Formats: sequence, C-alpha cells, structure tokens
Amino acid sequence: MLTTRPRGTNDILPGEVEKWRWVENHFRRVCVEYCYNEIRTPVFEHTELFQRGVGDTTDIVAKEMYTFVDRGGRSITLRPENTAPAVRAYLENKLYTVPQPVKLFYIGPMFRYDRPQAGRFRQFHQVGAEVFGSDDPYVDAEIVAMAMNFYKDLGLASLELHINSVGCPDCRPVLRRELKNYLKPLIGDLCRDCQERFEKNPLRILDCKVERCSEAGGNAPTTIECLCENCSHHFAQFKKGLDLLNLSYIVDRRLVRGLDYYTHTAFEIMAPDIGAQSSIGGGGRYNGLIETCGGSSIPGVGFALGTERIILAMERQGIKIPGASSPDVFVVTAGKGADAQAFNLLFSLRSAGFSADKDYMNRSMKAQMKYAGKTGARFVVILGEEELASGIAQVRDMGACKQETKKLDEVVKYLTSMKK
RNA sequence: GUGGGUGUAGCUCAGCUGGUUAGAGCACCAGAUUGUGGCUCUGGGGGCCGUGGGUUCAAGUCCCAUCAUCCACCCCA
Repeated sequence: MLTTRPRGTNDILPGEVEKWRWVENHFRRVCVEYCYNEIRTPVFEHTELFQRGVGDTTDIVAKEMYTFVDRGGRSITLRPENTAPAVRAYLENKLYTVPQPVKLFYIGPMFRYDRPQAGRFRQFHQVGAEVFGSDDPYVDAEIVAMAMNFYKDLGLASLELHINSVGCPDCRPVLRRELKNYLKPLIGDLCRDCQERFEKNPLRILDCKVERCSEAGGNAPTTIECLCENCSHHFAQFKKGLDLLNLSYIVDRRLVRGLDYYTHTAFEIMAPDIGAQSSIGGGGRYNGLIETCGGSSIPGVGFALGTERIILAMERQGIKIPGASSPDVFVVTAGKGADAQAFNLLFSLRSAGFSADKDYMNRSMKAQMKYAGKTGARFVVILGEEELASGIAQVRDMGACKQETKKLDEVVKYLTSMKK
C-alpha cells in the first residue's frame, strides 16, 4: 500500500513531464493570442455547486464524484470539471461588473470515480476556456477555433470536429414531444437504459451506442429540425463563423452532451487511434448555467480538453517532444584527490550559467565516463590527480570527439567560448 | 457498476500436460584492455513466482477469494 498509488492516478515522471509542459505552454500561448486570461480555482468546492451546476441526474454527479464531509461538517467535492467552479468564481468575485465578455482559461486536475481504462483516469487533467457574458454565435465559433488552433499547433492531424445544436428551453420541450411520439411504438426495441431515458431524458437516446437504439433513432426527429427560430439562427451563425475560418466540421445530429447545462451549440473533437475514449475535447454553450448557479441571466460558452488524451494522440501520431534536458558539462575525476577540485569547479560552472553535474556514487573513472555519456552531457571535464598538481584539466567535446588540455582556472572561460 | 485478458529479477518476458537448488535478454555494479564513455569478454548482486486460502506426497504451474493492472461496456475530457 505504501508503495502504490491510488487506482486511476498517475505519476508524471521526468521524460514524461516535458510533454505536459509542452502541451500546457502551447495552450497558454494560444489563449493569450485569443485574449483569454488564466483563472485558478480550488480543486474542491461545495458539493452543491456541482449538484446544481452540472446536474443531479448526470452520471458525473450521480455516481462519479469524490465527495466527503470535512471536519466542519460541510459536504465537499473534488471538482469533476471546471466550468461550474469558473461560474462560481465569476459570480463570487463579481466579474459581471467588469466590461464583458469575460474570457477565461484554466489548466488543472479533475477527479471522477470512474473505472480506469485507456485514456480515462480518476485524476485526470483538463485545459479549458470559458466566455461569460456574450450570446454572440461568433464567440461559439471563436472558442471552437481556439481549440482547433491549439490542436493544430501541437501537430495533431486527422481530428474530426462534430457540432450540433441541442436547443434551448423554448424548443427543447417541442423536441421532447416529437421524439417521444416517434419513439413510443419502438420503445420495446430499445435497451433497458434507453427505456428509462424515454421518460427522464429522451434526448440521450439519440446518443446511445447500442445498435438497436441507434437504428430506432435513425430517422427520429432530431434537435435541428425542432429548433426554434432563435436557436436555428444561432446555429446558422455559428456555422457561418466556422466557415469564415475555414474550419471543416461534421454536423452530428445525434451529438448530445452528457452535462445538463448545455444549450444551443454543442461540439466534440474526436481523435482516431486512441482507443474507445476517442473524444479529446468537447464543449458548448450554457446560457442557463449562470442563472442556475445563483446569478442573473448571463450567457456562457466553453470547452474542456483532456490533457492525457491529447498526449496519447500525439504519441500515437508519432509527434516527438524534446525529453529531459541533459547537462552542459559533466566533471569526471581520475583519482580520489581530485574530488574536492571537481566539486568546486562544478559550482563555478553553474554560476557561469552552465548546467553541470558530477559523480556522487564513488564510481571508477571508467564508470564515470560511461555515466557521463548516458546523461548526454555535451562536455566532459576530466580532472586527473597528476595534472591537477600542475593546474591542468582536460576538456572533451563529446559531440565533436575533440579533446583539449586547459589550465584549470581557464576551463570556465574556455567552455563559455565553446558554448556558442 | 458489468464483462474479458494479465500479474515470475529494476524492465521485457520464458517456464510444455503440477515433479529436484526458478531461467534468458536488457539494465545495474565490478574486473579484463596497466588513466579516458558508447564495442567485446569475464564475473557479481539481486526473485515472500501480486496477496490469502484450498487440492496434492509435491503448486510458479490446478481451484477459490482478494488486490493491482490493461482493454471493452457505460460515461466523458
């Protein structure tokens, strides 16, 4: 137990962590280009925020949250997503009083009690963005464009952008009614889950992966056909925005997101070859969420992208990221007497701006050379006991296979000239 | 929550139908080439065979449970 981490969690080790920094740095850069500002919210919130915000009936809230009672008797939940916390922060800090829209992005860990699988973990990471205060469909297009732009920057190819409109409180009842009328005679053919969904949330039947259900839903009326004028216009403008940016997309009338708060625009980005969990990002508009969370009627749009899945997709597509850095200089000693000098030289090198290291394992000189080779050090400085007597050291350029003899007190200067 | 695969050295794995002191490659450490890495050779350290029960004269091998891990369902990022 002491030496195993909890199920569904990961250590990100040297060699791996560089990929994370790479992805996160790219995301920050893109966000800054689009004029989004970073926000950091707590990793835990009051349970009620997610119950109300994400929705009591969603799987996330119903069975996947890490919820506990703290010592003060409050019900606390590790955040399963970051949209509700961002909304909370927006309201709590009265960000509706600054000029709108407010454009935010976040990077951080999320927690869901799921069964681990390829691309799915209990502590996983998301990068995401939210825009509060504007109902402009071009903002929907901007946010999609930003996500796609980010993927492209990372070198990811063959991604599919799926879009849909899930309607608004005005037209959703119409859709529900139409859908139920259509499905009523077919209800016996549906899977057990969908029979339950029929009453609670018939929309989700469209999204069911069970073959019988997708067949039954094949010709069912979809959201798009039932959209009210307003929603329909919003969707058209959103698509126009994407067209203006030359973003290709697939209108997926079956796309229904699992979080309750979505209205109008919904989208998802799929990557091939990363297993069953092929969605590497998704989002949409949530015009009712801020009000649900206790604010006034303020619109919002956003997305979340899964960092693990992005990295997985990059690996599958053979995109290489520079790994752990290697030292500029490795100091090797020949003979015990040279150790103190080596230790000293190390610190001189570092203050001159080199990354430098030496052996701390009492290795033989040969083993030190071998080790230096493995670290990938560009230069090796060899301090021999005998040479030290006359103040001399040898400097080897590992790349060029060249070796020079230098005065000990000129080694740093020499390396500085060589570094360029 | 449901289903299937896997669990032997630090890593990747072998170990056939149960039968002596459990193996290989890589890695690690040390020596050979009498002070200079990556090649070659030699030697060495390391394994409650995931854990706990059971069957048997005998279990790494068979059975049960449990845990971990991978994959899929589900859900989602």
